Amino acid sequence: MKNAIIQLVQQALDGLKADGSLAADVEASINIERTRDKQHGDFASNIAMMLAKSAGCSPRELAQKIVDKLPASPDLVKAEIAGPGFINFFLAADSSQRVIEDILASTDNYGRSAIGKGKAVQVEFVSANPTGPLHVGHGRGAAYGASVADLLEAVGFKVHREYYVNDAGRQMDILASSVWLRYLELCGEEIAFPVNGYKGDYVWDIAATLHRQNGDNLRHSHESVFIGVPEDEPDGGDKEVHIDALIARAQELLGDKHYRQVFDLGMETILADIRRDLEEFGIVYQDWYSERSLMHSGAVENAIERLKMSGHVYEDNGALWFKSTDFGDEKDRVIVRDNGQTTYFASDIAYHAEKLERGFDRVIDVWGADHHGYVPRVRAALQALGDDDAKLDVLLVQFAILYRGGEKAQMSTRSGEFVTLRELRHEVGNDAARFFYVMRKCEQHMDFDLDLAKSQSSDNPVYYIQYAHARLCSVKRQLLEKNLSRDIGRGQASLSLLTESHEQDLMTALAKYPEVVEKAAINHEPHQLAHFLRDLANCVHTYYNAHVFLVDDENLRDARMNLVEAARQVLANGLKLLGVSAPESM
RNA sequence: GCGCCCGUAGCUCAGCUGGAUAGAGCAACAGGCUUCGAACCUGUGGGUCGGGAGUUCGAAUCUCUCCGGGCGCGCCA
Repeated sequence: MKNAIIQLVQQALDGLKADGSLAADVEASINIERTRDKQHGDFASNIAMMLAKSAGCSPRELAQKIVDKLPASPDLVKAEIAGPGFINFFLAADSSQRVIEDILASTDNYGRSAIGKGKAVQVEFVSANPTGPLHVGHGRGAAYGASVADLLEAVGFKVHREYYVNDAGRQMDILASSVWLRYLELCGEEIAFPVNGYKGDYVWDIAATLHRQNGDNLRHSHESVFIGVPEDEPDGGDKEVHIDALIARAQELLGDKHYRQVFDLGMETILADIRRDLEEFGIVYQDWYSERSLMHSGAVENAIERLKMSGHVYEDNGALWFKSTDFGDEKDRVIVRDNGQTTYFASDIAYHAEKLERGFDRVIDVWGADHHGYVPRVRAALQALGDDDAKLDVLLVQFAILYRGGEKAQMSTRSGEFVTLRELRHEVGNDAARFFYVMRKCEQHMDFDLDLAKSQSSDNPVYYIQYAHARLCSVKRQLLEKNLSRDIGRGQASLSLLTESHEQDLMTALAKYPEVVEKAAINHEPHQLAHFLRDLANCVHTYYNAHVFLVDDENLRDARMNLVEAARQVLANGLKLLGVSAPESM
């Protein structure tokens, strides 16, 4: 409908150019917006104010000329000039009724479009280190990334969801050592557990599995484990140095094969847990991409070689540096350490280069906001490699700050003191969690009051929307129970009976849905859809309270039932895109 | 110190990329079930859009500058 009006205005402008009222070289992008106030009609344009200067007359005068040249259209009842020079368009009633027909014909597909057709987009999100279960902070990235991906799919993109598994770094070695030390404790050794180790209960669980599988075969005396290991922090040492030495001892004492066994058990157990967690949250990935595989395939080496060839690499202090300052980064970055190991950044360069090589038209990274300083160096690397970094979108999700009992709750995977995503899901339910996370735009800091979310979850607007859906389903059930007939065709033929203002409002809202989906997808803003659904539910509830649907007049009843079904369908479609269920009763 | 994000009603947040009288939800107050589900609806009160300057027909929105809060600035990942 919007496009139809743009066409009409364009024709009017062409007409003005033809009779010389407007210079032929005036180019304007015609902006048609939905009005906020019904008194201003259904759509409005500011085109006259935009072009007044170049037309050499006042905005209102120009607006009048445009209106005079406007071709007749069955959709349009009138166009009037208002305020400083707005042109307000009033739609014919039957043009708004047409949306019901649309929705009933398209069902699940209503709101989907093809603007992304033929384009492939990759969305990488969560990608938390597999060193422990996901916590509530990860939940926001999960819910947000999933909704962005689903929205993009809805508007026609071919979407590839991916989880980047950091299975090669030092953190994983710390996990492996933590597991082994707990295992030794289970064997009966007395271990002074390192401050920097992972202390969560899940580490005990993995250690228990390890013990079940191996008995005491991987046991070494606690004396031998700590030979040559410097003091831990509480004893006046450095906790980082301490844990690194412990890792080295673990590797020495266990040997490659057994160390690997401990390492893999820890990683695979946690990864499987994360995968199950996310699946239960309604999130399924097309790919779990291993950092280690990049190293083994030579992709990292290859990327470093390509960087060297680009001339933006130099050696200093025994390390290899990427001169990212050539591309606007604050400082240069190490890609190969003086001990010969490549850095995480080196892997990430290879990973991003590889993403683009896979042929995606767009690559989206969803990161926690604490990684924002990382963006310039990744872009720098892509530019140095000659890749098009404009294809990369990095979406930064601000932290969800947790409050418990009115106080900020601390989160730390190391200490094991955190609320897991799973705990949250079980407390407030998947639907409320998915919706709550996505209600705010991602760059907004989010206060997550755990007590409120847990104890008073009925305050969550998700129930308001779901209730609207359930109510409409209930009406359909009532129709059957009362043995009333329903004829969809008769309803379609009677849509002109839907003259109540509540009905008009509802139809207008329904017609807006495809625009909302499109905008939410393109701007990566699922919160727009969340807010729309709340408004739509409001229209439904208001209508429900003001009018009885199951009236005796079967023409009116069928018309209303068609509207009811259309509204139900749109609520269901929208909730689905946010990963929230649309219950038929609750 | 430098960089990114944020500041809108008592609280939590929208505000459609510069438009018309700044909006919702909680909270407060006053009403509405014998009728399709009251997890709902109707109404009332509540604002220096952090402060100041600039850009123009027009600014919560864009620019600058202060103030306040969050995060980041490793040969960690």
